[in-house]
Amino acid sequence: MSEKDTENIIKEAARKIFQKNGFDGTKTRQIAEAADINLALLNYYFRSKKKLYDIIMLETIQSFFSGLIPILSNRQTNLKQKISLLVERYIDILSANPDMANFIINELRQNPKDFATKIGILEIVKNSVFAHQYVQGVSGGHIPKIHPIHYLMNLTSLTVFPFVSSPMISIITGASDEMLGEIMQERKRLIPLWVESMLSVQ
Amino acid sequence: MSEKDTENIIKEAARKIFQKNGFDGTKTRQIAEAADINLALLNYYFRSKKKLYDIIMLETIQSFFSGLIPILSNRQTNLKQKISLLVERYIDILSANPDMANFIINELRQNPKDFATKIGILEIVKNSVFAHQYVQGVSGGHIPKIHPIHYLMNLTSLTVFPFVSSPMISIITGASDEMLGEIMQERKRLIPLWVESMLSVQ
DNA sequence: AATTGTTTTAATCAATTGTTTTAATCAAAT
DNA sequence: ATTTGATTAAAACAATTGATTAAAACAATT
Repeated sequence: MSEKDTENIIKEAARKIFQKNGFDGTKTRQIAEAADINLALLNYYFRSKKKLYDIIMLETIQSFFSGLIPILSNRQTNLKQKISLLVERYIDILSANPDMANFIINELRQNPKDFATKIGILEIVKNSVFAHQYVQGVSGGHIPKIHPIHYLMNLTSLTVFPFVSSPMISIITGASDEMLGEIMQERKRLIPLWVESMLSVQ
Repeated sequence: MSEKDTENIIKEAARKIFQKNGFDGTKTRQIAEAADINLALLNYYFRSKKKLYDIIMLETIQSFFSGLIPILSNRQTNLKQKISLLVERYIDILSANPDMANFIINELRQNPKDFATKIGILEIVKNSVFAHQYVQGVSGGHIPKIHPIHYLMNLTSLTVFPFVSSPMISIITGASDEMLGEIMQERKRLIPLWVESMLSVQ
């Protein structure tokens, strides 16, 4: 009963602090204080800081990439619609979790191999209806022969980077958090149009 | 003589490790070993880890943003040319320093205020010929009334994010480092065309 | 030759930090 | 009423880590 509860309270506190400060920047006493539990209880539940971190990281990565498969493998939607759904989904996720992208990116830069095994993204993307439709678009002449890596980079860059760089954007433009939030919402509509228009350039 | 030399050897080692692992992820003994000097010497030169870190961070930020002013304030170039020069410059810088962008971004997320004071970017950008030309473009009808923040986000995203996310791109696409390097070079030409084409969308 | 600043060696300090332990308390279930 | 698992309190351990010290060696200058 209260077992599961406390476990989640600790995990919630750990998630926030880990996502904000990273593994090395997080102290176990800090987590215990934030969760308002005794330090001993943290180890009682999770054995060690590293094991707790691994759980948080895995769950974060899963919740970030989980929604990908249903969108990419949907046979009812075309390429254009899939792009819109992807952009909407990720702007929503990242708006609700401002440190999430940075957290995952930093982990990825430190442990790229661990990540690859954790998620079978390679297969997910390659075998998806999305990839199929993209290849068809290229052979059908609708998509130019720009390397697909550019396409992937552009889509992820336009969607994710504004969240990663938001403190810099804030400083340079002086925009408030609310203002930036509205801008992000606008981008749900704009990014699909932009990546579409970029395809006709080479 | 050997004074300046050793100082720079330590700084070089510190720069690499700090940029890769961050402040908390870096140990002074690690820097000393990498610089092949005694731990005592590190404190002899820089007094403390934090002071050394601050120097590295300041120099990194300066070298990253220093080239901005001459490009943005050049009266001989038009807006289009400035974009090309910016993109070229930053792809060159980031190609040579793969961890640089991530390093600055993480610092910015932790200490946004310190950053603002360190560099007068606000003034640099606002008073630049660039800003002037952008405003003229808007009033002249060449640039639509999309919020300029979008423009800033798009330019920085397309240019910087591929370097930040390169490990993920590697895993997903299976592309080699050389391949990604070539892709980045291609983007010097493509990004200016893309941001141009995006302006005609709304 | 003497001086001066640089560097090493080795040891140590004090604080932090992840983890463990022990005893006690509390709440719920049996 | 007793047992059981959850939780706290307090202390302590061992390892890490940033920083300091003292003495000696070294290199270049004067």
